[in-house]
Amino acid sequence: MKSYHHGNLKQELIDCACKLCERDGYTKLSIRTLAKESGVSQTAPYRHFETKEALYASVAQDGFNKLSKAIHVNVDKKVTKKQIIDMAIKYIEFGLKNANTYDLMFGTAVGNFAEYPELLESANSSYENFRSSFSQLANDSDEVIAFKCITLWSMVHGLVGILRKAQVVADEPMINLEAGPMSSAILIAGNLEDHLDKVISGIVEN
Amino acid sequence: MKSYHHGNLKQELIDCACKLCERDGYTKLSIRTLAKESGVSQTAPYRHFETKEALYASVAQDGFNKLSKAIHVNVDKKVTKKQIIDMAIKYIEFGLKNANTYDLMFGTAVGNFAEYPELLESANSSYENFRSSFSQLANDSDEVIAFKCITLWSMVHGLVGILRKAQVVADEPMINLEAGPMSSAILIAGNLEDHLDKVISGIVEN
DNA sequence: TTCTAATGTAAGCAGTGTAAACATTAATGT
DNA sequence: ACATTAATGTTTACACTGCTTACATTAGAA
Repeated sequence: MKSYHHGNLKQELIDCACKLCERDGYTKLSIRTLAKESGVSQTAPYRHFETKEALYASVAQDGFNKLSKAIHVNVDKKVTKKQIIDMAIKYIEFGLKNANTYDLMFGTAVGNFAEYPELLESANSSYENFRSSFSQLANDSDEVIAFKCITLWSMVHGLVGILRKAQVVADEPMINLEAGPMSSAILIAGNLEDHLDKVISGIVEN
Repeated sequence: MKSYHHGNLKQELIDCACKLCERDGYTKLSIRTLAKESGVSQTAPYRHFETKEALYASVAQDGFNKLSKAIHVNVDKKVTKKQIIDMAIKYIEFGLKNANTYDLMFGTAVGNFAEYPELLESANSSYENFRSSFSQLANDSDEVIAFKCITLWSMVHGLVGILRKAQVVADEPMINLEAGPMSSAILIAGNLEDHLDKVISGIVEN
């Protein structure tokens, strides 16, 4: 005997949307199937999400929260270069293993983060995570910290994109599926740690 | 008195799709409106594009061709660091000024380039453009060339993504519209040339 | 207990990608 | 020159989508 009111619909929709978005890509997600999954009428989700974009925003927010956890390093003590490299690797792994969610976080499906304050908050918090690690790396000015931070972020963010286009499988040892554009990216993928060591050394030491 | 056969429909569809994709974003493009625009029945485009994805592939291909032109440097003579920096700036400008097309080129709307040989060709050619510039920069081994190449490509590719998320307007002097996530990226945007000089020097000189 | 706001449902609109059956015409082979 | 075939166009229709509007139920505040 199920009651007229669901009781926890919003969260259940978000959880389900996260799963389906990551599994099939967000373009395949329909509000109707999502509603069906929760055993609720096809318009019920609109009581919790004004538009589909608002739902995407929630999924993206969840993604940023998970990213923050994935790349977190303890900044009580001084941070080492090795830790920064580790953070970069964790970031790239996150981007490759959660590719569909990552698209939602950094693509254009959610147009303006400012319309979703909670999403904005989570996104800023992810960046702050990144930034605070650099602030504990050396005695740099804010400007230099920002430089190093943006340089590395754009580096890893770019690598995620390039590696995906280079037709590389992320889990397990990386494998070249098919020699596509930028196939030499696979050289890097096979030695991601070495590659990042070189690049990050260049960023960090000067 | 218009004839039953259009005569040049395929190219007209592509041209129109390129325009509309860039103006409104590829998600807003519908095959039906595209057909209407060319004064043809709503299913006529299917004689030239098996699926919507195939149409996207053509738009993306056009994008890669334009990118190749935009970043092209003369590789007859030796290439200088300044030319590399210039190429990087041109790349970033292209990504920001043709943001919607860029999404089609590097996003997931076209899943597997290998299904569209002409697209694959154009994409590879863009990369080759990039690569050959580096090969004329110094007497490096293929491996080192690949390293520098991928490093810079992921750098600029990442910057395009980050700068867009940082709510930055590309044409005119870059302006911070709204303090969003990664708002310190704006520091870089205001001094893109300086920034790239620093980063590229790190990549090139060692 | 009553009233109201929150949360659910039912029905329906306008728009989508695309498949199937058919019409017209350009190209081709004899 | 003419018949045949392949290319390219149209019509109709299906299943699906996001979202709106009007209405039903119920939880919680007054």
